[in-house]
Amino acid sequence: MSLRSQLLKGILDGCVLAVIEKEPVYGYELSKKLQEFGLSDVSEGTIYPVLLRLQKNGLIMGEMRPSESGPNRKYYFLTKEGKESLNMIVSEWKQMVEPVNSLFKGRDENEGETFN
Amino acid sequence: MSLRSQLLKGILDGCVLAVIEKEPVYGYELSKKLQEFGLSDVSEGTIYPVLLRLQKNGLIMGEMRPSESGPNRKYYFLTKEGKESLNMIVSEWKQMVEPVNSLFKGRDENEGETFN
DNA sequence: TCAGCTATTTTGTTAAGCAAGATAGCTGGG
DNA sequence: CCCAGCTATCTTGCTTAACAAAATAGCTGA
Repeated sequence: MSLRSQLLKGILDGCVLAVIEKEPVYGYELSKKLQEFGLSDVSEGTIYPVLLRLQKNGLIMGEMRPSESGPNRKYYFLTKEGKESLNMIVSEWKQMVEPVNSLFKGRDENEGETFN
Repeated sequence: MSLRSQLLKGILDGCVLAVIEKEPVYGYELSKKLQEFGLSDVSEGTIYPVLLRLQKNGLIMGEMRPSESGPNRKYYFLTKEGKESLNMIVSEWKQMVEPVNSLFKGRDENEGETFN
């Protein structure tokens, strides 16, 4: 598993909720959108389990809609609980990023190779 | 498992390496230091497996030293590989934080309760 | 009709945080 | 002297998450 994958843990739910909050999307579209945002390698095998879990927990609602070209799509909407959860996730995220950034701050990235 | 715990995944290794880079520490001390930094609830059951894994991967080296008051302590030092790995982790971290922050930006945190 | 795209779902693997507890050395009070 | 309590390390078992891979299936156009 890649380093990037590990960093995704725990925050992917938040990213998914944030995208859905802006506008309802279906899974296939969602994985493309996240990749555009810079979260590469977020494939269907990752996205669909997340969507199912979020729906099971009542944070999003799925609704099947016919597609003009292709199989039906299941569009997801944020519930009230989803919005509240997203607020909490964003808040926790900020509280997490700050100490990590301060730990990483002021490092000389070439320290290991300065004395060649 | 808490949201905080999930967010820790993948970045805890980097945090541990960053602390050890500044000065060699032993496990018990490390868990206290991380808590001071704002990474609460990082207990021994979390720290020791991380240290063992990092050592197994050659990123840190452990050295037993007698304590003036209490049982012996195993101090850990960063290896060259550890420094290189830390550089990579910090770099990936930055590439990760940016898109997530942009996804979370500009949200009205009271949106769900504005119309009570 | 069938190849290829879109789209969803499931299964199984790997790995991480962590609570809980085992082990053990040291110190000081009774 | 001994045992309670602190320091310190390590292990076991549980839960959850990312994700590769494959199964399923609808639609379109050649």
